[in-house]
Amino acid sequence: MPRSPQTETAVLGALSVQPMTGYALRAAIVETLGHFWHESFGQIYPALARAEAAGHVRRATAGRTSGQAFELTDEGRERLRDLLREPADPTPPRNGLLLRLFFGAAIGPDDCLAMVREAGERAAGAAERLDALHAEVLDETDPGAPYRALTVEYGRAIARAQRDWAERAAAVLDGLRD
Amino acid sequence: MPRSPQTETAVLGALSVQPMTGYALRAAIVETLGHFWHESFGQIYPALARAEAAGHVRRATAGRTSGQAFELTDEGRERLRDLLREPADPTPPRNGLLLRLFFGAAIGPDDCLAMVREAGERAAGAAERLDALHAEVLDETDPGAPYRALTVEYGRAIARAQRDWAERAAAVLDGLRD
DNA sequence: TATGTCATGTAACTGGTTACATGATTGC
DNA sequence: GCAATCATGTAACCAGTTACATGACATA
Repeated sequence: MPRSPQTETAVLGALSVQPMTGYALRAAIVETLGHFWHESFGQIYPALARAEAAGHVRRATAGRTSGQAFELTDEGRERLRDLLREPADPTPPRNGLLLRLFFGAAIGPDDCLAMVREAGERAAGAAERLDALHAEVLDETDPGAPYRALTVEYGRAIARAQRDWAERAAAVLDGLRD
Repeated sequence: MPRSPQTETAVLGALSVQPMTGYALRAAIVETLGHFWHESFGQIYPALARAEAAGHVRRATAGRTSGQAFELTDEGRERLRDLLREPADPTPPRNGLLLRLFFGAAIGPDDCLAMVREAGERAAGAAERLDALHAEVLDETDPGAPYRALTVEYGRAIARAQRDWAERAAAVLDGLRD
């Protein structure tokens, strides 16, 4: 039974853009929030049910044949503003790659090199995708667009930093092979 | 009852550097792995108990007056190598700052600016600390030093990217005010 | 009429955190 | 002898994931 305010924020936030079914909500979170946020499937419906009980969300009466879109109520919009203003609780860091690399001497440079190269490729791919996404966002003109652009720029900056580090790290590890 | 192989990796890894008590282990994980890894207190002892049951770790007989240092057995060293070679399972992203910023239009530029500035300051502080740490690691000469240096360089690269992004983002948000 | 996708939910489990309880050792 | 810190552990939660169960609707 998940009940973190962070999940609530994501759910209400996504519904603030447009009313959706739970199913569509999940897809929206994966697609548009995916590069910096994640909700597992089993969290969406309970979160929606709680939001409905709290009066933050209601089932839209609009004539849908299957499924019922949820829409934010005025209280929900208020609640979202409150949640957004709350300080983000920082996720404790857990970087599996660095954990392995830190003790890398135990397995030698070859295995480490493979890991670093793979991470570098993932980062390079992410950087490219975010470049494309950035170009898209810049074309949008609604009031939310500049904010969304900032999040894309963040992701891109991090992805580039990872990619460049991986390249340097690979060179160092290659030098350790001899 | 935590039992992830990641916790096991961190515990065995730390003990591979030198035998320690559970208490010291926790301190070591916070201090030296802190910038990319985290274990909560309640995980260390159960993990040690499991490692002891599996024969990966034994209580050192060395004449300590209080507490008993744990040391890796040969099986433990073997197990650590296996764990290090396993692919890291990527932590799903959850960036609270970006989640808020994405829906930033709902609360306006001022609140967003405050969040971004704070994040920027944290990143700048981290970058400085990692600069200092990097200088230290470069002085070390054991076979593990180059690997540890890579992890510090990673942290530094990310911290700098965050710091620089925050500065640019603050400028954009400042422009959105009026 | 069968297949795929949209849709809604639940239960069991894994992983992780927090708060508490307890005692030994060291330094003043 | 007292306080601080070192040390070991447990129990009760909280958070999050996965796998399962179910059915409606669209379309080929």
